[in-house]
Amino acid sequence: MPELPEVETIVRDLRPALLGRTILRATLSHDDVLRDVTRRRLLGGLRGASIVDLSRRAKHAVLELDTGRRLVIQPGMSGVLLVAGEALSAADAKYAVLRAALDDGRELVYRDVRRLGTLLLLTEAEWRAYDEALGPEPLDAGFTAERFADRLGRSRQAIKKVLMDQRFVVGVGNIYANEALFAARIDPSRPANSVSPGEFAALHGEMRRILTSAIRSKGTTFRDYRTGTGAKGNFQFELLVYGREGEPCRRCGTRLTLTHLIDGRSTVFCHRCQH
DNA sequence: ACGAGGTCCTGCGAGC
DNA sequence: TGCTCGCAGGACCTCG
Repeated sequence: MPELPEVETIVRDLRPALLGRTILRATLSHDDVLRDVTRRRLLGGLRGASIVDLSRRAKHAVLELDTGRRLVIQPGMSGVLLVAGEALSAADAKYAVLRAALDDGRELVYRDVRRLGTLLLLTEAEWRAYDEALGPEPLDAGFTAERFADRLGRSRQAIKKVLMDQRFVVGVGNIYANEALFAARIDPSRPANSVSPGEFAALHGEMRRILTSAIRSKGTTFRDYRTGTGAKGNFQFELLVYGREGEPCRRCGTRLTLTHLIDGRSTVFCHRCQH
């Protein structure tokens, strides 16, 4: 669910409440969010650890502990983080997967309705390998249009699929891929190696503009996503194509097309504006 | 090695 | 009203 702007929003909202806090104890409701770690190792690794930092990498939240380990939270489609000062709401309690009691009486909660999310507890070396396997951050100052074109332009895969491939560039998921391709007027189904340098420059600019704007709006809320303060985001009101299939294109009035033929994900575009 | 497609989950809305 | 089906902000894995 959450893409870069949503995770960035959550991390910014929660960082002040978490820095310096110690985790007294933690509980896990389901094991199916674990992959490379056992429940015992995860909970043992959290107990007594202090939180040194909370940051974002790609679409993931990273809790750095004073033990040198990092708790990496991949929210998947429906995961969110919150810090609760009081009893959880019924819905929060029902879908809470990880609950970590903090030394100030509050509680850090990972809530995930579908539990497609994943929790990882990584050593320093494991973190380095994890980080290196991910592509560059799209909003980094050094991530130029040239680097973008060079990374993505070698593939014969559809440009939309490549844009969402976290090995090439991180943080862009289905919503923002649709929006960026519309803004750059590029047909999502075109092979990436057919996209010209000028088109890559436009896509690079639009992707960064849209991600930045979405962070300013605190993300896009369709269903599960909430900011770190529990509010809905506002970028859903600024979407030009995602969720608007059958409605008129904002630029030319043509009815927007929906297809699932690219990577099995819903793709909405204007067949007249995007080539 | 690459690309297509399935898999993990639950909830919700559409259609019958 | 009560079903069944398809789809949903992601990531990983297995086929051919």
